[in-house]
Amino acid sequence: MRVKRPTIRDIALRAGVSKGAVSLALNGRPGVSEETRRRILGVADELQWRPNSAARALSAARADSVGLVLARPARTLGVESFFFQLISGLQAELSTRSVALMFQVVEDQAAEIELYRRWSSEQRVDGVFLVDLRVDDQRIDLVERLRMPAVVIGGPGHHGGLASVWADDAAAMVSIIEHLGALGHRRIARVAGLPGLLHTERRTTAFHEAAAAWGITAAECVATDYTDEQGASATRDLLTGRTPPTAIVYDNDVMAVAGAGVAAELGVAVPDDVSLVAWDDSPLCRLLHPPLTALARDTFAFGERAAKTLLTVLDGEPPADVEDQVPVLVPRGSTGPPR
Amino acid sequence: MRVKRPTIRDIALRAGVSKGAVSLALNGRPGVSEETRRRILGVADELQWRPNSAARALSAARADSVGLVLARPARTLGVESFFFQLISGLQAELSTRSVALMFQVVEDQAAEIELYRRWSSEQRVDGVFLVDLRVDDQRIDLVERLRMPAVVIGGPGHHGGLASVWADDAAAMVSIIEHLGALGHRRIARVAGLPGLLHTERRTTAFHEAAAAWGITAAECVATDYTDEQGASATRDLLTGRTPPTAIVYDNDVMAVAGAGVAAELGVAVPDDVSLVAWDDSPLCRLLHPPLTALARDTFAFGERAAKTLLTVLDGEPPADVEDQVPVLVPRGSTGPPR
DNA sequence: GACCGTAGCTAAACCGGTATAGCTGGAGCT
DNA sequence: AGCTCCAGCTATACCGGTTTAGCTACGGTC
Repeated sequence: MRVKRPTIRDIALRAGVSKGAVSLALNGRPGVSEETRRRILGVADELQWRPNSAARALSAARADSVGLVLARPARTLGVESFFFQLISGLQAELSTRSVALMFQVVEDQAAEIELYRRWSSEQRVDGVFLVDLRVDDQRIDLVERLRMPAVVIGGPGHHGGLASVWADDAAAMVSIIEHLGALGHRRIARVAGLPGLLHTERRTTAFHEAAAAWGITAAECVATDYTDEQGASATRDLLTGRTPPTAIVYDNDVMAVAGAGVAAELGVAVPDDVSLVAWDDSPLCRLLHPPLTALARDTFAFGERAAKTLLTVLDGEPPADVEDQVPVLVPRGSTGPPR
Repeated sequence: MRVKRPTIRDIALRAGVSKGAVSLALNGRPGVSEETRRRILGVADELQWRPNSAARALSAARADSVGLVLARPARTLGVESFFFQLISGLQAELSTRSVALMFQVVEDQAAEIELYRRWSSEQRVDGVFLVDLRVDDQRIDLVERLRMPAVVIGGPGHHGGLASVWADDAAAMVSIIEHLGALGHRRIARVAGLPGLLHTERRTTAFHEAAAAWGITAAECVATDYTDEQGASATRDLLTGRTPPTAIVYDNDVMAVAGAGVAAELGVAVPDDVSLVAWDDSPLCRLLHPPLTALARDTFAFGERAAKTLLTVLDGEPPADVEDQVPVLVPRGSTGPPR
């Protein structure tokens, strides 16, 4: 048997006013005198009243929660700190407005889409964050049709009429190539992430352009699924090829660590024989020996910004396009001049 | 303007029956004929009806969601795959019953407790999972007072009247010590996790008992906060001490990796000079060179089991005490006979 | 003194479901 | 024939908020 919680009816009875007056008072809206408001707030406090979220959601047609879906097979995530940091940042901001985050991990995009439909029709969330955007992503169109407020995280702006929060991956890539180019590298390879993802494509374009600008002709990209296995095997292929690169750029930290393991196993010295750079910094990168040069970004702050943006959209403001700081390259022991 | 969703009223109108009949039909309860039920379901399908979660929650006094709170400063999590795997497992099971998971990361236990109070009074969740149990944990008492159904994850049974799902850490520790003892190690150290945590204490007790059983007298434990920094510095202290251990057992994978980094930096060979064992397996452990011997458990399945247990509690069954499989030690290159 | 405007409140409808008391008609029993 | 019983339904209250129409008292205006 659940403990009986006080309702606004109880407050009304106790304060000798009507339910309506209580509602007005508690929500800080005009229509009650200052004196009555104080009395009502006093009683509410005394009874330790809290709004029943279901009742409020039903009558106000708000769920006071927003959603985030991650469409990745369970086993491919777990090592990347990115999402945990992001979620922490999102919640830090959302909690200031008592908005809850519904976080769900699903197997694939079909399941993700089905989930948006369900959330929409059940009115479980007021809005969603979209991550891991793909080229011609179906979700953009879907959430617009469902009229579901949304913020695209990581996309470079202008997805239909949706708001977005993003970092300039191209500029970041340029800073990596500049770092390696200045060290004297002329054969650079990249172990890229999932080919379909928008940010992968943008990085690929930037990679080739920046390489060309430095007169680097051997600038190969290998596609992977972000897992350590594929990161390792891609590294093995590169290092045992006919003309191995003198530097490798990885699209995430996990693959970079895997690559470092392969190099050690093959007896290829880091950074003398090959320099390694990780996209996304994490304890992982710092732990390794030698520590990995990595592209660091403040993912927590990024999450806060994304949440703030979604909240303004929910307030009815026109969707904004927020650019985050450019990630900063942190040089460490894994990069040096080629032998 | 939100798209107008069909309600059971619309279905009732269209099917020529009352709202009550529609409710009965949609919930598969007796009270309507098979023929009418089919007609109603047909109309519901046609209109693509879905229940409004707020309305259902309000009248049925169920939220159809359960909560999980992680009380750790944002920066100390992120590398451990444990929680991601756990969450995936929880959701896999919960989604079979369309129960949502409210997942929240907070700074400390005070914030966690405040959150339970809020969830309870707002009736946002039907139950919660408790993780990272401490000795004399305040939360046990709190959720019982709030009459909030709960499952303790990782505790060794019997927390007030709460259900629990746990693995036998003591047996697992014995298997580690046996492995090291059989290899010939007689000076074993342990880099432990947070001292206040229940499972840390249980592991410590088991560590000392098992060591004593093998005639290992030098069995030191160093307390840490689970971060890579403390794992690294503890390792440095141990390896540069007067009589360094020939084997080190770490309470999580992150610290073990950090320890391996320190060993490499100090020129201490693994496993010849020191053997390393990680509690919790992850890609991280496999990636390293040499790969880490690790204690593997199926965290995904563990999560599924925990969710199943909470669902039975919500169904009104008496709280059960479920023991998970004993984690299995996976020997890899980081352990070998001492020099 | 009649009229108007408004601050401050009440009463009641409403959101979309679930639960329950009550109604109806036909089968079964005596 | 008269009775009970029950399946199958309807009508309505209810969950706990928000919203709106309307009422009342009071001050100001002409």
